[in-house]
Amino acid sequence: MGRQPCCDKVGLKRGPWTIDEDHKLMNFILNNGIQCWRMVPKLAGLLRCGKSCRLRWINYLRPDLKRGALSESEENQIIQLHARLGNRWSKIASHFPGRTDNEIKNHWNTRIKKRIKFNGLDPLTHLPVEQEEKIEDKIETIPESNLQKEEENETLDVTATVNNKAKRDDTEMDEKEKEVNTNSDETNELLKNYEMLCGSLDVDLWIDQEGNTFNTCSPSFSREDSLNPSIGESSTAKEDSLQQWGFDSVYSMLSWDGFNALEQELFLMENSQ
DNA sequence: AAACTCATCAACCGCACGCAC
DNA sequence: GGTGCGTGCGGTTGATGAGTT
Repeated sequence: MGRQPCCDKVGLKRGPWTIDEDHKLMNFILNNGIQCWRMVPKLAGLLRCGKSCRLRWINYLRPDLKRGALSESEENQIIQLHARLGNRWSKIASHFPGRTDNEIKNHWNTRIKKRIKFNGLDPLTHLPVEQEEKIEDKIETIPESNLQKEEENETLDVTATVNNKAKRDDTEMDEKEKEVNTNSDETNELLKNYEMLCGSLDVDLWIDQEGNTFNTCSPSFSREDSLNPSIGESSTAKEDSLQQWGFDSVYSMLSWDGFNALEQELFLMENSQ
């Protein structure tokens, strides 16, 4: 037979995570890694379902998360990617190291959408709204029966066209990802954007005990550390965020067992450049 | 100062896909 | 091959804070 059910939701906690829960989850994952999300809450001593733990980790606790508002260049990149990929947020997010699909999705829905509309474009199709309306009018004048047939044969609908194109492009992109990556212009542009955003955003040079530097993104917390009143009031969010986890400094954080692997990885990256 | 509206985003829900049995 | 679970994804909701009246 199949496996055990993911979780029975009876008696499981829901809603915002507390500092204590965050602490338990982060501590557990950094020390043990993730083998099976279903087991994580049990082993970490949390009254949450595995799904909830996974989400919390991915969207909020991951040490490599980049915090802070998205820059204009990032927004533009998102728009370009959305035009190509549609609402495939995880795909889009994969182009932005340290950003989550949820973050990008939220940003799209709350800000970029408006910006696009303001510019007279349809956020779904990325076409000028007037052009869109004309096409819609044309569709409306076609008898429904005809339309159905036509829809079966060829996709008249602009959205579908764009989405299909996006899917095609995406498939092609998956296959040709390496090829695309060799496109030096695009790569340079991406790198340039990334450098720009690293320069303008919440990025720090972490220094280890030997004096080596890690050019990495700060693990500082946003939105006043999500409902965490003890932290949000401070102006030095980064220090507070370290203290939140019981770290006095970046040194002690990196010397934490769970960060050893990350530290080594960062070292390797640094040395390979 | 209170009431109301709007914007933001963390978290939830349901579905699809892949894999284990 | 069929069944059911685990995971990941995208859509949606609702709590909260900020801004406005």
